[in-house]
Amino acid sequence: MKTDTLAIYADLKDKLMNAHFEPGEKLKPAALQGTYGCSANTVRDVLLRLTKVGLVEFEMQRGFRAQYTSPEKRNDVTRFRTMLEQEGATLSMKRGGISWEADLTAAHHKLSHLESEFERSGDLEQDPENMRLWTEAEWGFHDTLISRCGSPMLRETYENVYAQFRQQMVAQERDFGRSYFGAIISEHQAILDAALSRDVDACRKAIHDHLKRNYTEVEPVAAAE
Amino acid sequence: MKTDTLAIYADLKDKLMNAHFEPGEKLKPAALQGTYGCSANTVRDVLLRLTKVGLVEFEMQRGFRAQYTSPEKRNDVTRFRTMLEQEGATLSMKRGGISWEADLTAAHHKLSHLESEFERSGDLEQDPENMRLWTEAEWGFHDTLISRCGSPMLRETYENVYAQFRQQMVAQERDFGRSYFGAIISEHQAILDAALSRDVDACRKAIHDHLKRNYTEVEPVAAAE
DNA sequence: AAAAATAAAAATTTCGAAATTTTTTACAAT
DNA sequence: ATTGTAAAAAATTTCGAAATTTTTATTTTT
Repeated sequence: MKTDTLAIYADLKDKLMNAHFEPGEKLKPAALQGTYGCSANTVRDVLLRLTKVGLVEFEMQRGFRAQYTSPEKRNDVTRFRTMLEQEGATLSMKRGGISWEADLTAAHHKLSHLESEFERSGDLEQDPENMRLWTEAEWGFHDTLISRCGSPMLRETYENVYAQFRQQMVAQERDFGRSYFGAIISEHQAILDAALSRDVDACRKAIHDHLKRNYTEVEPVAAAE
Repeated sequence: MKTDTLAIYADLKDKLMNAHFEPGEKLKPAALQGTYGCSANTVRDVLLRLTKVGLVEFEMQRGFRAQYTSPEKRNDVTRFRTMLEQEGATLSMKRGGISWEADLTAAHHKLSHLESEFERSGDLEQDPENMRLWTEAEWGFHDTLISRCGSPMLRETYENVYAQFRQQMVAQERDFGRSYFGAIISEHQAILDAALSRDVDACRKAIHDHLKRNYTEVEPVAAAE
């Protein structure tokens, strides 16, 4: 048969990143099988691969679950993403040349074009296609930012963490309305400016400022010592 | 039947980390099946999971391979490990208390005990059991160092990268003789001292110095711009 | 009524074989 | 000799069912 595993992988990844599953929801191959017209084992195979991205949790003898959500998890993802992006951007600023500046400017242009449009019309939430466009452009900008870091491992890890970040935030039903774009437009601009002027400290700060809204207050657990 | 998948996973992981496979060697489920007395699909399942650790490469429709080795790959793993360990240690220094100091001191004690013994007798290479003991102690020390970073994701990523680091270095047939231990004993000591005195800069430097021997000279490719 | 034990149901893992795809080998054409 | 094609072999993926384990429901015991 012509079972396109790649399509199943893509669809499942998309659904995981767009809250089509509850956090911690059980993902049963036998149940998902029907959706894709393939065997349960094929779904299992795909889920095992999504485990690498971190969108799916696997536990021996008890199957798969969509990643859990919690304030702690969101903070962890956000902090880790911040750290990776700061390091990647810092390295890119040191190593990237004209072509990097061109790529970054182009990526930012696409992104800011979309964002200012959404800020005016405010119809991002209604239209899933717009959400897809923006997500892709946002990813493009951040990926380009670290693209000259010279470390394939850093980039791959960042890609996975970025996906997990989206998963956490979409699950949280963040407000992607007009006001949101009003804020992030200038944040992306600040990152771009700092990067192009090779101001490492400013760029690290701009990245942090861009992500800091995602930190949740967590009541401190009684210290164990 | 009583197929202990956990044992297969552990054995395969151990073999991958100890150069029982050539770098880039094909890992065929049908061939490995015999070793473990299970079906090829079970081996496939395990290999898919080892993919997450990064010890195994998977490519659709063309199966699995032991991770490739190259000067670039070694540099990448080393740099990434350095970065993660520096960040993790820095955070631990800020957040860790007495219990961390106790754990770290204990882990270092075990490690240095082994290392000074090997420096005298120099029989590490002959005896695989000694190699196992040392690897475990070394891991224990570095893991404890970052154990109070407060980021599960950072710790998990570090664990995988540490495994890949070992895989690369063992494949490289590094010299684990007397002289090696003479050098690293003081390096581990330097990390411990800096960590306990909460000297962030010194600790970052000590971590870098500890790992810098693993950087390979790579001829610069003609810059593309 | 709560806890423990037992039985039934559901889910996961494992298997061996069939279907598909890739790789190799052999052969023909330029 | 090189390139290209065709057939054969080998490897990977997919499947449906059997075996195992976990989970849920029921009954028994304290």
